[in-house]
Amino acid sequence: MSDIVPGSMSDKDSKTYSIGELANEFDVTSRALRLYEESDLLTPRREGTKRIYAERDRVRLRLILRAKRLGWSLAEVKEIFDLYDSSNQGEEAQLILLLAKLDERRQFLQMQQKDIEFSLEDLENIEANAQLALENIRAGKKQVKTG
Amino acid sequence: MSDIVPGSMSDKDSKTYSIGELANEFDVTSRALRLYEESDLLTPRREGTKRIYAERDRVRLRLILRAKRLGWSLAEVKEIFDLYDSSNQGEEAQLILLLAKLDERRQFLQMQQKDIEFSLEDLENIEANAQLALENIRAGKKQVKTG
DNA sequence: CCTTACGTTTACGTTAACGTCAATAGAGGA
DNA sequence: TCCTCTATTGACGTTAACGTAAACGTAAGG
Repeated sequence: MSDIVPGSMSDKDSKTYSIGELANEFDVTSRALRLYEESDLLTPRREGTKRIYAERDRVRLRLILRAKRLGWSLAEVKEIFDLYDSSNQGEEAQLILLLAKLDERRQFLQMQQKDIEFSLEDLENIEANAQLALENIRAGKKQVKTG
Repeated sequence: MSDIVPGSMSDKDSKTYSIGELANEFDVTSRALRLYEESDLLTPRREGTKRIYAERDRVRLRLILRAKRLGWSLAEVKEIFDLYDSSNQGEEAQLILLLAKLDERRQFLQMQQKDIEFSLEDLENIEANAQLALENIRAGKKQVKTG
């Protein structure tokens, strides 16, 4: 198991990527990739001076960007990565800590789910109102704001 | 209609709040509240030099904090507030713009929903693994990582 | 009258997450 | 050989979202 969420790696995970390729594929700058490396989120090997990214890095990059869309900081992402990695050593204390942190994260994710639901409702209400107003305008009527 | 998502305001929306009260209730600092005001997200009236927040501000503060949990910037929140407010004037162009922006937001929210679903799945997988490892340790066995 | 609590403005400090050069280097093609 | 592409390491700049004093005002209570 070489990364977060196993997913049965086939014998050859050996495809590699240059920094430009990854940057292009995920629409981030190479500066960002270097920053993620400096933050210990990615660990490309070197070929001379060039960075060579393995599939593992690609997977993690995907996770990083997903986390960012949810508002996580890089430090928070690292915390999870570290805990995940440490879970391989299977010390009881580490595992318990991991489980606690996972629970914490899950709770926050669930709160965000609620937040999104409410937000979507709000958007729909506003949109319905706007649609109505628009129709009224187009029908040449004056709008009669919310009786 | 005095704020985002009408919600039939009862005759007296007249309850007011000091900066300290609001800060306490929502667990933010007064500094933050002043910043939100400076960013035109809150508009308390003044009594002498003191800020007096109305229910409208309370509602908006709730929205602000919800948006922040979803990773929005204050500028993004303001954009939505502004568009909502402008929708009261019902100019066709404004309404169309509003609808477009709403759609944009909805799409992002839906992407975030997906992100959360995947994240929760990941967490559950990791947790299951950790639970297993923990049970093995407690049973005195050596862990046999993923068959 | 003095203290305490709460509030105000002004302003500098801080952290995160990059952006943006500049100077340099190797690899490959015309 | 020269040029272009892609990459590298500094290193300084920038923006957002506050934190953190400092210096002051005001109203209530003992």
